[in-house]
Amino acid sequence: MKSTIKDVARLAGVSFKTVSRVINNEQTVKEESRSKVWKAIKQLDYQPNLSARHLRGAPSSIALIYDNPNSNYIIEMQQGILDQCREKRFELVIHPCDSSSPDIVKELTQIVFHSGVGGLVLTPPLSEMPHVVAKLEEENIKHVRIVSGSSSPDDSSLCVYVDDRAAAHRITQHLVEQGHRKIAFFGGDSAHASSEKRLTGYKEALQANDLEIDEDLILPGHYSFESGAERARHLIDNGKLPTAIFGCNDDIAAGAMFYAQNNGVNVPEQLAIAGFEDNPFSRHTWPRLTTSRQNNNAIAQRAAELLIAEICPGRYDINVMADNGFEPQLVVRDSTAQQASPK
Amino acid sequence: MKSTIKDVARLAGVSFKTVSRVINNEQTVKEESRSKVWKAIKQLDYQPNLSARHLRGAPSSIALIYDNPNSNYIIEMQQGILDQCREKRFELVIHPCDSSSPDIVKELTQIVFHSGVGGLVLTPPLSEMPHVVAKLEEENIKHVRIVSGSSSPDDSSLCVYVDDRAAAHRITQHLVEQGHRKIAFFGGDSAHASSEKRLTGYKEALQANDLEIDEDLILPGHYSFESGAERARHLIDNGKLPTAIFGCNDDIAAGAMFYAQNNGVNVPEQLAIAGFEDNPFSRHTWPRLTTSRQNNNAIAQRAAELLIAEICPGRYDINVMADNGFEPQLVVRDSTAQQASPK
DNA sequence: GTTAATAATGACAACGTTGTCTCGAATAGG
DNA sequence: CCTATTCGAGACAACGTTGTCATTATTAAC
Repeated sequence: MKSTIKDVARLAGVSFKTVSRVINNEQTVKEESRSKVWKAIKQLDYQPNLSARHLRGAPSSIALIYDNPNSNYIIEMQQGILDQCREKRFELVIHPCDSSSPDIVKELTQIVFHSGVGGLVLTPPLSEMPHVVAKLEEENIKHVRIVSGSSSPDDSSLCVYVDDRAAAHRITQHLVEQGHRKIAFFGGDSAHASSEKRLTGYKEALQANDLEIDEDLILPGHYSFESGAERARHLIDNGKLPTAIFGCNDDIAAGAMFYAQNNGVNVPEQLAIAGFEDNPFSRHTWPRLTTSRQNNNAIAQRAAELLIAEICPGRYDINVMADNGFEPQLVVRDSTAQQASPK
Repeated sequence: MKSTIKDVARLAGVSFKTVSRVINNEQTVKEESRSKVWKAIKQLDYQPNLSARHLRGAPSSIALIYDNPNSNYIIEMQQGILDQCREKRFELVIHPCDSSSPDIVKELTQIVFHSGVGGLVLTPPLSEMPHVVAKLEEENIKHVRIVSGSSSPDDSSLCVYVDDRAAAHRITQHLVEQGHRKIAFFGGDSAHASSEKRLTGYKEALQANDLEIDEDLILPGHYSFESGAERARHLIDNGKLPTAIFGCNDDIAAGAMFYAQNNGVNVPEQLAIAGFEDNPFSRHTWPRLTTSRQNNNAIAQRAAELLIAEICPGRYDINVMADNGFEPQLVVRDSTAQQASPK
């Protein structure tokens, strides 16, 4: 059942080193031997033993490092990486961590030495912490970062970009087009660069439409339902209710919507609300939430592709045409339906 | 930065084999050497290389195998297993799969040979497929199953039980106590044993209260929001609306609630709705959902503990007092508030 | 005080793979 | 036909651990 490289070699009638060459796609093997070896591999269902590879210094696993409370985000990322791993016959190691821990960098380097992974995929907020990235560079640990922003060529490390600024611009533009002039912004955790970028996009869109930026409508907070509800309460209690709210993620937006509707403010008639991220539940809120959808699966796949190519130079040709920048898409649902529109 | 067992040995002034013994908690080491070795280990931040261990046949990783669309469930399980892995210095490999694939058993055996994991953690519905379990037994692949049911000693493989029947009984009992006599049951996917167990608990509770079981109120379907909404529509359109619905998970319940409220049926005044699983969003629906909460983290931790103990006999003493049966808890929220209760 | 038993440790092979080096065979150049 | 070059493939070591067995230090028994 369990077959080794030597079993394959015996069956194919070559030395086990030749089998190794075939597997690793080296060029110095005659076509004849190559096909014999492949036939034997198929016949025996042979798969190279990962541990032995690692030991010899040829990694074939990567790690996903995360500190993110959003389980849906993580699952989508994970799935994307796994899709890529399956294709390249890599294994995935999962490592959640506490990004605020003082030992975080030590923890990361240890993972590499301990479990022999070839590289790390970093998600926000870890991917956006300079001291973490610097340490990885210094220790020469391969990694790819998923970050909020648009491509900037001065980045030394591999990056995949999600253009939060542009997406926030688009969603704000949508609200403006629905006739809104007073649009509040509910920010997310300040540790995430995404929150800042989304604020920038929001401001840009307002300016592009010659609307004034009202600092009283820009409320900091956290990426949570409770934080969204709390800020809605604040605005309603103080009689400063705008006609629209842009929540920095769907949890915030749902929280705000929940509070508003429970306190006599109808959505979207009196108050339009938009979210961000397209969490699955946002299709099931009432009304359904307008939001911004990013293809986390594709983003993660690309990140894994880049990382694996970096780990095994020359083994796989990378898709150079594919872009490392991703732009989320506007998803219009009921929570921002036009005020004048027929029910 | 990267230190091996030999570095430790040199620093401690013993042979590297002695270090190995200390790490593996073998008894034949003098106390004096043992403390010297531990000191050196601490000083060098030494961590054994997993790949080398695997290679030599001492696995220190396990795999989580799943085919489950519920991302929250998976993340909670994953986190529980990781907590246990961290304690035992194990690594976790993630492997989603398609349980309906004809090659599923082959796929599982390959994971073991390929990546050298010591064993598998199986979640529903995979853990409840006899042909999968039988093959693993046959191939002598260590595994632990998380299954729906109560402990039955004739199980040959390691199991952790979640007593869905009892939990469903409790939730139905709660509905009866709220004064309901006509309670519909919205089932989940038939591939999951959990759905069947929950139905049994529902029926038991009705019988215990001398209530008739009305087969017209037992509706099969899927574990999804849409399926819940669809069945609510069916009941409402046919004028067969009961006074309460027990949805087999929170998605179903939320879907039913969504449809009911959008079609002039108030929850809980005209219709009480209870879910199952305590998905995070069920705290944020309106009204908030009564449901049944299972401690997936604890369940997964226990499963991992059992599996690791099985893989390394004698290395860790297992907590024999801890139970392998888990009973979900009733979480009463607003969606089943008593009809006569003051707003 | 000698011998037998036991406790503690070390030497060495082995796990399955890849990198380095070497060697033979085939090819090309004169 | 001989030599220089290139191509293909094998021998062997190495990676960092653990298992087996041999060896030494310690204790117990008489």
